[in-house]
Amino acid sequence: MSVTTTSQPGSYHHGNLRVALIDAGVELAREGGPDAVVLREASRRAGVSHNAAYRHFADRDSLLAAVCGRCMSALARLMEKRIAQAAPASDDGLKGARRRLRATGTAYVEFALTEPGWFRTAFAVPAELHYLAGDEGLGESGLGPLELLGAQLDAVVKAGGLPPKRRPGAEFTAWSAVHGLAMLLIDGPLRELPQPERDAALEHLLDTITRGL
Amino acid sequence: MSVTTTSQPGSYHHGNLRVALIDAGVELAREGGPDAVVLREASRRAGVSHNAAYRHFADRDSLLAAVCGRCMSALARLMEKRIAQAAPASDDGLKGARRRLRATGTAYVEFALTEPGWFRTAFAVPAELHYLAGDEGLGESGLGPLELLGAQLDAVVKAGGLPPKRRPGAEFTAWSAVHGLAMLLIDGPLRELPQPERDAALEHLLDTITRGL
DNA sequence: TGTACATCAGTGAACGCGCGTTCACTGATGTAC
DNA sequence: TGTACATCAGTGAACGCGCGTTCACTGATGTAC
Repeated sequence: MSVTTTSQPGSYHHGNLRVALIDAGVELAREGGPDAVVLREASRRAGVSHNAAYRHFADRDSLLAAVCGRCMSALARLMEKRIAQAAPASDDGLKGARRRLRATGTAYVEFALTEPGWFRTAFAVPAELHYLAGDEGLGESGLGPLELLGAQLDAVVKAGGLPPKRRPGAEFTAWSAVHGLAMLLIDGPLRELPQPERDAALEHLLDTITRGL
Repeated sequence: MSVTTTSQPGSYHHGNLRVALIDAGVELAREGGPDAVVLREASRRAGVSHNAAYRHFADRDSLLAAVCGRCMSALARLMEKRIAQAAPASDDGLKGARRRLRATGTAYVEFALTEPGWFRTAFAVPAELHYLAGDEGLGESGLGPLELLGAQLDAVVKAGGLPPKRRPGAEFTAWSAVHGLAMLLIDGPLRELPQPERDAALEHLLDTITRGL
């Protein structure tokens, strides 16, 4: 609450340094992934001496954790957006539910491919921290990526497209599949796969998972 | 060929420094992943001054690339081993083929969980390098992990367990699924999932993929 | 068989980099009286 | 309404770290004659 006040440009006190540092860190993450989230450069970009950051973060990992949360949120929000676009809200039948589930997966991969730095940072949680504690990493609906996926799966079950006994654990399988494809495409051996084959691989994967569930 | 001669302990010339450096690098990768593969420490462990490495590698990335190849080979070899154990060689029917395909996936995840440093290093190929060029990263059969997976899928098709029209692209889907699960389990948000649930997640995933293909 | 010499694999010292982190400090802010 | 003072958010300098990389060098090796 207090940290969301806007900064006062001319004042000696920055006024909003915590948020400014996270903003800078998010930009660094975008450009170079988690390793690029560096205290000195973030301070530089916030227009402040590099040790001022220690007034707002215990150490570099604390800043990284905050940036992680923002990246995870960005992923959740894109998923929400694509889910909403997939079918009109009025369509609460099986067809709509299936479309939304599929959009959940494509949005995930879309995010990874268009914002690889953010994607990698979202999953670079410092070991001891749970960014899902509190309201970090959530979308506008208050759900995180995994919960969004779960909600779409629930909707498909409710609409009769998936036997309830198949539901438990389904989110881990679906999540693993899109996560793995994203990783192989952005950093891994499929890095140089041409666009048409990328699209085909995603279609194939979503078809297979949908059929298998 | 020449680099496979054993070192002569007492001699001024190390005799086998290239291999010794890769060995050390592999050990570093095992302990700390790709970032831990560092020229100075590798030289230290090889018992040599840190700049001697430049007689054998153009730069740090060249060493890392060599280490990557070894990690990829280790993955391929574990997969080969588990495939061979999955069914007797005499069993060339559908049942054997299916068992071998499943073993391919479990071996992949087993490798990631038991040797996370190697696993992460295997996929940390320096951007411009193609470790699959030449005979880097292969198992004893001369196949890499992806080819091993492809071979098992082919065998299932041949045994009538998968319609040939479903075959193209199947290896990317199967690969993505196990790769994603491995990543989520070793570095990601599923890091703290207890063992029973890990096993269940893998079973669920393999079942779903098998059914969906 | 012996020797001069080119080659090559190492050594030791040094450079520059950017980082995280800590120290003593100073200027601005706001509050008690 | 004015003032003394505590608090707090910044500053500038410095430390130590480990790295990649380069330099001029030296000792061992092997080969031509």
